[in-house]
Amino acid sequence: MNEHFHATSELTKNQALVMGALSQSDSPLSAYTILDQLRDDGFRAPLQVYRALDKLVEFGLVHRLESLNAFVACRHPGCDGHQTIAFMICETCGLVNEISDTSLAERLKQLASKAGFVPKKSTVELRGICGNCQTA
Amino acid sequence: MNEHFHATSELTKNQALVMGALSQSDSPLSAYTILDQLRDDGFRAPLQVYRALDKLVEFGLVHRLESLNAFVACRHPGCDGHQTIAFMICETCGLVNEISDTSLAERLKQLASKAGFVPKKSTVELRGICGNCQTA
DNA sequence: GCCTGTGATGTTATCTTGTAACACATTTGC
DNA sequence: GCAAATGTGTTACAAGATAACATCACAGGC
Repeated sequence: MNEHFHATSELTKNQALVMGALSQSDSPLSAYTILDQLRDDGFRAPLQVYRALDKLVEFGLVHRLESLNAFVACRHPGCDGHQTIAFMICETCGLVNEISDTSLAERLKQLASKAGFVPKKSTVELRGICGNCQTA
Repeated sequence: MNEHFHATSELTKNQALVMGALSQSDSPLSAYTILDQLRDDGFRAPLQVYRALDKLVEFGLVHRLESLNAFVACRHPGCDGHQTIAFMICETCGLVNEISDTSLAERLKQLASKAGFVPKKSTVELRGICGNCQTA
């Protein structure tokens, strides 16, 4: 199985169920919310969710939002899971906008190398109010 | 009391104790670690720590690291608590490097405004290996 | 003096998030 | 077929965070 490409069909049963739950939601879900949604599918314990999530994040199909302790399905078509991705999280409607920006990534890389720091994972999250909720 | 400047002397007893614990540590502390360290000073419940932390973060004296669920004392002398700050977190030694970069902040602002997004709080955290641990 | 509002504190219980440990099943490569 | 690796199920528990309620300290107005 390729390390960077995972079609839905290549997932295990539990991974597919968790992926499905996240794909159908238009806002982030916590592990326990996912667990509740999948009770009818036989999920009983948090570990079943966390194990699936770990893999999905590893595959780059799902992102973890550190500031929310929640997870979203990746909306970025060609996302390979290794780029610097910025998230804009609306605190009013819960929508998450996923942005992959080269210049931002470049700047972070510069700052890191200037400090002799070798980054493994980056977290960039903006909390605020999205355009829609602004006017409303 | 001024909103942006808080000398240690202006803090309440609990706030000062928590601030002291964080200042003496050279790596981030979780709320519960702080609680344990302050048992001898009369701390009994997590809320005592969390309430102090809330204020200290509000004052800009302490930063919360979302990806660690932990807190660090602000090392940036003139930090006003309202800027975009990037953290480089060494996963080997635990050291945290706090960086305030204008160009990074500017780029984030651009991206947000392009999306019609009004940011309230930003989280930028790089996890990796610091210069010291690289050579070691 | 005395009342009153505001902010800090203390305490118990509870909720949410995440893992450890152990047993069993399934797939995969040889 | 068989061993190794990976996935699954379950119980119990650790770690992080907050709700609800009572009390205390102090400043300002009357």
